[in-house]
Amino acid sequence: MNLDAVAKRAGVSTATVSRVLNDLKVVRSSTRARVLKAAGELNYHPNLHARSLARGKSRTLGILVSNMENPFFFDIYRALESAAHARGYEVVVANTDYRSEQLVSSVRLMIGWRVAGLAAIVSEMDANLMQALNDSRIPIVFYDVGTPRKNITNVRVDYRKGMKKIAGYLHSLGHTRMAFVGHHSTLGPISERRKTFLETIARFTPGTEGQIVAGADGLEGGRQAARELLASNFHPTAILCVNDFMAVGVLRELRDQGIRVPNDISVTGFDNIKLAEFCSPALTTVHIPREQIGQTIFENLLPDSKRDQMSGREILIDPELVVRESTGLARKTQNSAGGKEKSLAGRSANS
Amino acid sequence: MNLDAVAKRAGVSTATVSRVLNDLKVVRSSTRARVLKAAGELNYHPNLHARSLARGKSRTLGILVSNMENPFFFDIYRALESAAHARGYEVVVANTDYRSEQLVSSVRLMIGWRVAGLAAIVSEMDANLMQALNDSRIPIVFYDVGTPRKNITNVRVDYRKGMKKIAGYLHSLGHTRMAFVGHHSTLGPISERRKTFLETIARFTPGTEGQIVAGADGLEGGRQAARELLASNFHPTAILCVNDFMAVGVLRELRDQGIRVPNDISVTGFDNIKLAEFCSPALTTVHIPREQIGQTIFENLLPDSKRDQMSGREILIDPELVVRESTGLARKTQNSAGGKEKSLAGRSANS
DNA sequence: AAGAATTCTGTAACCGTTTACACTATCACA
DNA sequence: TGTGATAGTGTAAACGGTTACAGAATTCTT
Repeated sequence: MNLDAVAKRAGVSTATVSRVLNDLKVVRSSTRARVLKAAGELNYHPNLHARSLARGKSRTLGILVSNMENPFFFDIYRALESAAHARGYEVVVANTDYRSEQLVSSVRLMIGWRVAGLAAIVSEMDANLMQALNDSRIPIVFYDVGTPRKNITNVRVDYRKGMKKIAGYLHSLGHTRMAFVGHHSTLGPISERRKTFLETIARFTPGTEGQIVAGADGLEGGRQAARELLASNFHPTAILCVNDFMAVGVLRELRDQGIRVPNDISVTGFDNIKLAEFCSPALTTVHIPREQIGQTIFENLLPDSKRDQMSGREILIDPELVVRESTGLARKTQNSAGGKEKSLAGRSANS
Repeated sequence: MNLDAVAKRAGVSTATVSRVLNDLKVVRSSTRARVLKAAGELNYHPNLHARSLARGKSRTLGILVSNMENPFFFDIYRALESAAHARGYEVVVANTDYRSEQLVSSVRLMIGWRVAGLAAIVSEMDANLMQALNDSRIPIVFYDVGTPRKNITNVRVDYRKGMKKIAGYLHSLGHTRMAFVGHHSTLGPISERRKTFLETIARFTPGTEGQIVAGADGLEGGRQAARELLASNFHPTAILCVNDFMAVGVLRELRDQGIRVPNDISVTGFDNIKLAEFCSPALTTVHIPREQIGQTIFENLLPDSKRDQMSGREILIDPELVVRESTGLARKTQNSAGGKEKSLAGRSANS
């Protein structure tokens, strides 16, 4: 079931078979028909390894994702894939599960497969690996890599703007004690989002206190973070979560402790995954256009276009506030230990 | 950056380099060291296409999934992948999105890649394609294919048992008007699950009426189905959903219509995804052990073992009832139009 | 009907590995 | 110091395609 077999059966050479299969219109149509018939009868499927080896290049794109389980990333993947398919590219995806060891082996795999381009939607990317990737000469686009660097192209959500919108909205509802719930990989000590939160609070919502809590990602992590937060002596009137999943976890814990949302505490998410609309109460969140992100990544991955591939660029994506049921007017703070102007505190729960 | 380059740099032949890279211990350790050094300096990554071409077989498994977005399938995938990695196999996954056209092209891709085995976790599999796959001589394991067939190995959840448990439980709470919410691909006119529901109702919960509603899969589909159900003149005291996602959609709609769960209506899911524990109210559902499924699929995919690959077998997985907050005692039916014994009705909403 | 132009097809080298086989060191032992 | 045995390495033929190049077949000119 290789080219040879088809060639024999059709009474032509392998070259001709190859031409037919690749739709080069140089072949006489009668020959073409004979070849297709033979291929069909033999149930022939070209060996794609041999093909990419011979061609020296593939039309396959690689995608690295930290957490495919999060529909947010999944949607990006889906958009990217559909853009790729539309242009005749295949896509292989590796889920790294936030494990850098897994990431390393996935990268090795992608390079081994000689993918035509690589989309890195991973938060556990470290400097070494980024260097290695750049050395590999594979076109690569990062999504939202924490610390921007020269020569890498990076599609990024404007978190600053999103944070401003959501914190501003909460502030307009009278909230002055806000907590930020993130997970470890978004909240390292030098994390940009951590800074963004603190700066936003400080600059745009005067007289507001802030607190940061970190946990694992996901539903469990959200619940756990809420637990810690409620056990602490910081009594927030609003809890801002780094993504919707964690927010749903937070909602769950509040409910278990008999705290009403939004009457007692307001909760917000980030991403606007489908679930945000379906949970109870429905989440106020920030919509991030995943389709746009996926498409943008794809477009910047393609070798075409006049812009030189190697000079990295930074693409900013705009988020949009979506108000639902989980936010409301701030309750009178029952034990505000004095809301002075300089009260901005940013102690992290995981020191 | 091919074997040749490394060989030159290390002053050996390509054969030796290959042997080093494949860990054949026939190489003298001093040579070995030189080769590894050269490979490292050149930042060499073997071309996996060439490798599988030369070897004539790959250690890559293919997975076809209808809906990777559903964490239920994702968990199976994850378990399968981790089992595979533990045995040195790679895994490529294709998401078919319930589109049979997409499935066809994914299958083509997998065959083209000459995967060592194929896991089909798809519900849109039709008879033709299954035939084609069997002809391709690739070991293949199906998950829960609707209509069992000779010569294919199929890992299946014992839905009958799960349905019995959940319907029996509801019956013990006094429910006698149950609706079943499924999506199109699980509820074709000849679907097994549809039959299972009806038979279970008939045999194990005497005096119970049943109704079937179908929609799209997922949160939206669940909401839509609930909407239709509530608009009909069948007034269920319990709604059984084919999976947890649809159940959450149902919960949402009930809440929007001011119907309390479980006080007014009980709702159940299926699968026991993480969300089932975190939504409000937490779902009573049926736990399906995804890790076990993933592992089982992998084990049955391997060429090892004395059991002949080609004689298909059927493996049944046992589900377990999980009671949470979404079910309670049946309310007195407000307009039961006479619950006679023969009242089992099975009209589908989408005729 | 012959030559030129054009269209179609075949030959063979190549892509980057693996691996059977042959060969050369190295070593143990008489 | 030869003689096997053994350990280490190289040569070259696959693997299954693609494609430059050349050659054959067809069509177009005159």
